[in-house]
Amino acid sequence: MGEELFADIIIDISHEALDKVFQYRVPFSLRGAVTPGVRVCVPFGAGNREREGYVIAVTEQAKYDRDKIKEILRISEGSLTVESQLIQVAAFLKKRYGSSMLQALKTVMPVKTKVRHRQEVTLYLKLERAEAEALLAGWERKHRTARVRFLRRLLEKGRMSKEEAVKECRFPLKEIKKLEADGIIRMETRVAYRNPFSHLEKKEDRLPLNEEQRAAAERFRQDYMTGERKTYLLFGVTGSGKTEVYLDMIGTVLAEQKQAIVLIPEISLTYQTVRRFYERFGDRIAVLHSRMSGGERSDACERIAAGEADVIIGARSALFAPAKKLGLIIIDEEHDGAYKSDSSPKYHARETAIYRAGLAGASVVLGSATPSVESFYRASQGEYTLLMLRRRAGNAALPSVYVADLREEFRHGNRSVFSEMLKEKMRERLAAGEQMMLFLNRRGFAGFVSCRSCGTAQKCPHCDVSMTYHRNGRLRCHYCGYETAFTRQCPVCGQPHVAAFGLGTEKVEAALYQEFPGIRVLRMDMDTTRRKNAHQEILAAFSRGEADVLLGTQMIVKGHDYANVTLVGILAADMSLFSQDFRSGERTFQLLCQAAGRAGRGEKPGEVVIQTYSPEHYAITAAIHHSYREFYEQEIAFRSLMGYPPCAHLLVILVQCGEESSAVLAAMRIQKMIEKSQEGEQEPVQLLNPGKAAIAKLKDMYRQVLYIKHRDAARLEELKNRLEPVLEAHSLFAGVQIQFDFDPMNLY
DNA sequence: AGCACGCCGACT
DNA sequence: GTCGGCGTGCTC
Repeated sequence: MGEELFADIIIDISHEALDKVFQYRVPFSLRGAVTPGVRVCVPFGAGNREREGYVIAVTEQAKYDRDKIKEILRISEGSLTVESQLIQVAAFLKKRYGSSMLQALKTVMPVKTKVRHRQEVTLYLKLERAEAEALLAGWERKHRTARVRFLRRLLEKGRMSKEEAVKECRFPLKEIKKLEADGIIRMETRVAYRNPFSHLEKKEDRLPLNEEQRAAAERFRQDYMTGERKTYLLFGVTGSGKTEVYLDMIGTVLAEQKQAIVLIPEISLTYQTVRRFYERFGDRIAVLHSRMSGGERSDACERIAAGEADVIIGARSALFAPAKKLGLIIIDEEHDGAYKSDSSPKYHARETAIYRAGLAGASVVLGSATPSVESFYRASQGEYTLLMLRRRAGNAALPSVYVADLREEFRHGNRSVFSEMLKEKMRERLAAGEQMMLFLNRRGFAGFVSCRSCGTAQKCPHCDVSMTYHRNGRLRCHYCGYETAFTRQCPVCGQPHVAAFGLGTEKVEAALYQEFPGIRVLRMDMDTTRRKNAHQEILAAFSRGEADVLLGTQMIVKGHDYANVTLVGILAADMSLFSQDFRSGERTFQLLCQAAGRAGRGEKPGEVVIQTYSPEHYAITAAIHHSYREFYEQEIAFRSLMGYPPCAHLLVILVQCGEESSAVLAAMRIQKMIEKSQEGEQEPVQLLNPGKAAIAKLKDMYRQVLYIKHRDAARLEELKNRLEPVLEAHSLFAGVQIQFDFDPMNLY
């Protein structure tokens, strides 16, 4: 421990020009106290003026000339700031999921650029025009070029923003202040927050909670008031009114002058959802989502930081909202895959929320009708506190679920997309003027394209993926967006037999018109929702009764209530069961339950038809019985047997390179390093040989993947931490991209 | 942001 | 020469 310690420090968070990392020596007396997130005082610049900064990392290596490195003066006094908390979260992301500290910081504190524009300062001329012109002539004689340039422009335009003066006119702030003091110009500061919901009204009347809801909310309140901070799993069947419980819990926290963050999967972050919160909390809410402009986003962040907004609603990244007095984090639909980031650091919002809550002294509530196997496992281990809602609000009955065995249908000569049972039930609904939803459990929209003569499937030239066919006569790559024209001529054998295969929403739509002439269909998929508000418009049209059928992919199943929908058809329930992914059963079960939950939300009872080739699979039978337990018992047995999360943990190392041989070599080297590190270990990690990823090439990068398994997550983390510095330093890995992923949501 | 340094025209 | 304002670049 005789080594010197150095700290990486960011000086002033608010300035882009200083958005750089500086290194300082850690004095011996401050060892141990200087950790990521700590606010410190340092000498800065030529005059060694004291400035505040945040420690983002502590290392033993000096990255600069050793004798140019100054020493940290002291640790700043005062309360823990949000910035400090968020830097600690970034350090957690780096350590837990593997990424550079810079990447981690960027995820946690985005857009610090241009943030201050909201506080617009405008400059006006205070003198009469004649006076100003006389002054200008005087300065011209004295060759005060900067002043001349500034005053000319101001005379021309009448006013100027401070930004413009400093940046475009290169007129320093000091001079502006001097001119103001001399009574030549006038400064006006204006603060304006945009409120995108100002037209909505806060409602005072509330739905009374039923007994179960009240019990859950009360349990939370009791714990919160006695200072207990826990993680709760709110397990409520579809339609049991989880949102009402959330609202009550938020109320509890707000009454204690604390703030709450509510996470919602991006796709269900709609106007309707936000409205429910607005009606309860009025303009105390702030919304954060990816489609916001930079200005709107920074407005929202300012309001949160200033404590003017205390209910923050947003998608995954809202987890990093600058709430100073955080009391509660709610994760709605906690099983949703969108809570796992798909870019490095590949963090999971659930784990990260629990970490942040720990720092802030806040509680966490995870809500779902079909909890992730992970969360239910933790709840049954007593790690999370389970809160149950078993009844649908208003005691609406659960829909009746029927199975159509597609193998039988095929045997009886039915080649249509729809089973006899589904057709009959659809006819009934059409006659009764009721609505239905048809759900195609399939990623993508059209089939892949192949030659019937030689069997060649057309692939994207940049990715190892089949191209998909679109009605507009073009082929598109799902992964990189590459497009090309569709031709009947096969590029390999030259025969004109290329055709599109597979079942897509477009095909189903065509089949609907054929089977039910005159039927009104709204199709919702990646194609029809490309436009900005298309999503909302389609759903609104459907709820106005402008169509008999809403046909779509995953996106139609998320939490929309339509009283007139009495039939839900799931066209191919086992599409997702066939993948190799260990989560495929879980995903299928969740999708079926959610889709089924769309039926019978109103007064009329609902029916569900599940079409499948494997009616005996437990994910499907459990969905038919509305039994999470039935599904969970089987699934956890499977995971335990196979050593999959949550019973054991997986670390994925993804190696990417434009050169295939470099990627292979690097992956093999990593394998050797891991094997070596495990020599003599009591319980070594299980290592699968490196190999091509399922998508072996993506955007011209060749992908190799290693899977590493161990019962104890800490062992994998330790392994990753040991590997990381070697990968950074070794020249073999230069030009090779290496990403880590813990307990992945999708296999590679 | 603040400060130093180098540059350039103006003035003693 | 050298003074003062201006522009540029650096700060561990």
